[in-house]
Amino acid sequence: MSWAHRADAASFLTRLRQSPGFGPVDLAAITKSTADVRTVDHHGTVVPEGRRDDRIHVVLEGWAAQARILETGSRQIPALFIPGDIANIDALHLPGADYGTVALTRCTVVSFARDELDTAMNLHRGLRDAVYRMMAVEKAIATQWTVGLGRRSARERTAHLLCELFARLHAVGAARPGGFALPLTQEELADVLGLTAVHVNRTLQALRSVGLIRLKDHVLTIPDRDSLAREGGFEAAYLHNGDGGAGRAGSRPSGAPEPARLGA
Amino acid sequence: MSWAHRADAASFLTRLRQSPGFGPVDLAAITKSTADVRTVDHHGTVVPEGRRDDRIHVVLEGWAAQARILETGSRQIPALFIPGDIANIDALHLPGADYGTVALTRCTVVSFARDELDTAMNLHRGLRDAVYRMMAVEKAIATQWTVGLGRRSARERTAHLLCELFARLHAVGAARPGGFALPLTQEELADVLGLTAVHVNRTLQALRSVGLIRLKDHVLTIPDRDSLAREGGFEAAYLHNGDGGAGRAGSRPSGAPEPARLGA
DNA sequence: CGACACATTGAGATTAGTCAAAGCATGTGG
DNA sequence: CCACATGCTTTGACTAATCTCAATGTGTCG
Repeated sequence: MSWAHRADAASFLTRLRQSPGFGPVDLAAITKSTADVRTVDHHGTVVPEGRRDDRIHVVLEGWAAQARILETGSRQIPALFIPGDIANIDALHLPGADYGTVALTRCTVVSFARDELDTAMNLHRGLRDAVYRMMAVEKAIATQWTVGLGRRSARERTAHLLCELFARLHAVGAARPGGFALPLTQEELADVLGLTAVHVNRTLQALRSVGLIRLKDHVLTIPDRDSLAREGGFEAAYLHNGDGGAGRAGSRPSGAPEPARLGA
Repeated sequence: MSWAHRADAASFLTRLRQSPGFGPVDLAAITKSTADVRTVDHHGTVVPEGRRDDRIHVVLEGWAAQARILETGSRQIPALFIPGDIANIDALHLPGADYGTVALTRCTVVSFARDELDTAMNLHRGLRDAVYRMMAVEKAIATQWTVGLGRRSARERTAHLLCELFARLHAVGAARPGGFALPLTQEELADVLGLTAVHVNRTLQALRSVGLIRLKDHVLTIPDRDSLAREGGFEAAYLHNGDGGAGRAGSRPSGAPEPARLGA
């Protein structure tokens, strides 16, 4: 049975479907690709650092992070991967990964041979567009993080990140209406936000104390998403995700998850 | 006569040629595309912000910057474009640009209709790969900036940026062996580096005082590139640029500029 | 009961920001 | 040639955000 029949494959298929031209033929192309599904333990390696890994890795379940450790020993996480994200999309065009990607939780990962995915993308326009669209969105996210690290305060940055994560998780059906499971430790959050763990702790307390968030045992609750978004200057457009779950009324918004169907 | 015969088109063609599979047919495809060349004045708009600009804009000459102004009025520049860079490559897959791009100097810009470029890229594998390769490199640069803003000091960040700019300029033949023309004001540098202009001033003075750089009248001189790279923790690999001009001996390194030839 | 991983708290140090003024070219009009 | 405006750089004094170091708390697990 194809990897695509796994329940957790829905996250990736949902992401691909966000691309307007992604149709049944494209779905079949990716579905029929030979793929290797594996479980990566917490702290395990999702994408090895350095040259020559000829596979493209997609996180189906769990969280992973691109990580760079500097000479000083400090670490920066320039990208977070949640279910449905392609962890080394750059490897389609650049030899090897600049940084490694590690699992922040136990993860399920599918890997495709680069050349086979490349062939499928060449044959199927919709698949190609969907993958490059994901690459463009990842780039837009990196740009946002750059803006945040350059010009936003610790508090704004934190609020912004939490809003972004909600929207991304919501788009693949991994958020509840009022929040989501946030598996990161404060130290990992610090490495994302360019802060120290101590300061993350104080920042989270500040957000809690004014009621913008609740966070306990790695469960984040956002009482009022609009307020938190205002605090962080968050505008969801860059995620190209539908409305990021902002819609309160009406039927399922376009960005919202739908069950993965493999047929047409 | 085609836009590609302009002397300044060499920067863009050089970049495309860095992609291994880019051949004469691909060159012809891009060369024959209808394109609109224009001059953008200092502070003028290279890519308008917001929805619906159906053109892809390439900087042939001059410097431009993607710019985002926050609610507080502060500005962050998450990307710099030098000759040969595609200023809105994301527009191939996402509707409209998240941010505008402004000219930091008088610029020459070629613009292609998105659909026409898209068609050419669909027909020509080498062109497609070359463009997406550029996109991947832009993404890698954004990642580097994120790391720098998150975990490097003002001084390291500044050194790193100057090294990066040297390598990028060198790759398109826009650097002299010992430095390059740096048209940015200290305020613009501050918006790139996530600092204030005052602090940039002091940081530059610090780098000057230890002899790592000389900078006067917008001409930057780097007496010893290795030292500056060490100061900023700069490693050129992420630019995928050949050796970034590091080579001292031997013939022209692969990343170095060569005259633009239009024929095979 | 440790051992461990993570969260929390306190106190002092440092980096970078803020505000304000002065210096220094360059260009313009008279 | 001067008077003045403009845009950028430089300097000084003070403030604020964030880091550092070190300790304590808390829950889970064997």
